[in-house]
Amino acid sequence: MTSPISAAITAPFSTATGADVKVRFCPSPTGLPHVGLIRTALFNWAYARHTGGTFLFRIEDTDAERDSEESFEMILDALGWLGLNWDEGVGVGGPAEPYRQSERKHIYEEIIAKLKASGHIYESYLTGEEIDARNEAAGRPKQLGYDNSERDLTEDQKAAYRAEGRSPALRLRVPDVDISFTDLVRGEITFPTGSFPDFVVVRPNGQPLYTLVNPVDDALMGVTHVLRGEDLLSSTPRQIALYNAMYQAGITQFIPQFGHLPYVMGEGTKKLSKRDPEANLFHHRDRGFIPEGLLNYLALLGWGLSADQDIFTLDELTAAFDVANVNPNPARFDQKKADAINAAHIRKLTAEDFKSRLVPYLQSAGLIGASLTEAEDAILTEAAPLIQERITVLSEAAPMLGFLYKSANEIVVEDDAKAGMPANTRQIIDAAIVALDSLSEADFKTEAIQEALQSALIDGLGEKPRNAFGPLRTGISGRRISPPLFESMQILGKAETLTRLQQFAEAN
RNA sequence: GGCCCCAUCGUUUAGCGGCCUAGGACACCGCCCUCUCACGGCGGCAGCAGGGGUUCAAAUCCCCUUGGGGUCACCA
Repeated sequence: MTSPISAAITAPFSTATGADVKVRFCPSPTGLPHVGLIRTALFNWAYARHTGGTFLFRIEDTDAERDSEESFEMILDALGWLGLNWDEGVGVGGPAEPYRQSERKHIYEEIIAKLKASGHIYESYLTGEEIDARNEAAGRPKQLGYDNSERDLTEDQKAAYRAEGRSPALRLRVPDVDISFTDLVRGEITFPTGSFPDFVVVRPNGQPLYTLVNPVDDALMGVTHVLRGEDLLSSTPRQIALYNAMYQAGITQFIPQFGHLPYVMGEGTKKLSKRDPEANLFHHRDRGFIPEGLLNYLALLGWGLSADQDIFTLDELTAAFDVANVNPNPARFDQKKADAINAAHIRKLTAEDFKSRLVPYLQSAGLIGASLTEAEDAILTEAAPLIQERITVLSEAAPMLGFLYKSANEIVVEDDAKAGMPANTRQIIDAAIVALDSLSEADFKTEAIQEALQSALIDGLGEKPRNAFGPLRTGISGRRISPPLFESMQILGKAETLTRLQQFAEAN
């Protein structure tokens, strides 16, 4: 059976480098943004910024059943929050508009017509059941799928099918050759001929499938490097076959280069599932990851800046990033490591920046109102630096700072704080009250407070610091763990501090 | 099952034939600092899946085994 078209892969792969590089991020708007998806966006973005090339953003919304506008908005939200900006595509436009596949139907129709005219795609009338039956009759394993038996249907045969009321799906004629490519992260990969059959690219109702539109858009938009998840690795030879068809039909000039990024694993040997809370990008934002920290950790999912530095900035990332250095091993999402990375970035923030990032978390915890009052702001200015190196995610600020925003009667002593009280708590508190009361309102500052308490409790009562200050800490905060004590007292002020200590003394 | 990918401390990663008695980070365990908790500092625990080759020399190259994962749709 001779085919009218070349049986070989004749299209060249892209050789683009530097500013000629064009990468893309093309999610389907289904569900919540997955950290693996965003990692993919990050690597594409970083590669574009590193090379000086173009980062394109396209939406693959050809599946009306599953796609949602809400999901689309969340993707925009995620990219915006992280600062992953794009040079071409949805919202910013470009030479290949539109950038949402749902708006490109007429373009696909044109391409389909060309590929049909060139003989690269052909009509297929067999139903799934019929294909199974043919395989069974021929003793051919069912798993092999379609047997390419309609490649050379005559016009009469087609007419006969149509007379039965059938509409044809369209399949790509896959060259009967081994298909090889050099994966940017995995090296040379070859799929032997016969690894997959001629596949459907257009439904009988005329609706084009992902198998067609993804490569078609990449070709039409001039994408030179396809960096995507490992799950698409085995569909790559199919796509190469399609690019080759488009090349032979004069639609495109090259096949992009491919790089398949490692999976993001959860616990054990399982892919991080959509059900796992840490798979949801917004889960991390809600906990109080800052973009710098999350981006840094996401980059570590398959890549590293250097052997001995795993805390880095976005600038350092883009300066160094190269797909060639991406690790092919599956990466495991390690929440503890991620938290540690985030904590390191939080510590690097300026005091002012850190403070402002805290606000939304204190608001959602109900500690402060929608608009920051002057008093609330003043407290935060003093208190934020006290916790900057004590938290790993911003949401931890609320429980730590809560006592500063509550009134004395709202302070509830936590159980584990009660349990650790020394026997002479009352004595310690009373002595502290006397010592603090001797300070003037104006002198009620960290250093003076410390001196007064030191001399009254450590020197005076002969208490160990640990024993002396623990009850005071609990007295003013209700907790066993708090920001530094003397600073906290200064923020509360003399009157409030004494009120709380008196209240606590009476309770003991 | 066919095809494809992957394999270094608990986790992640460095290592691209000799700098390796295998380095870092996170986690964990000590100690120091210290008003709690952190931060910071110091120290410790712990790994090349197994077997064959190639080579003067292998964690590094090749093959096999084992293990894990993916994919084989008229989803994306």
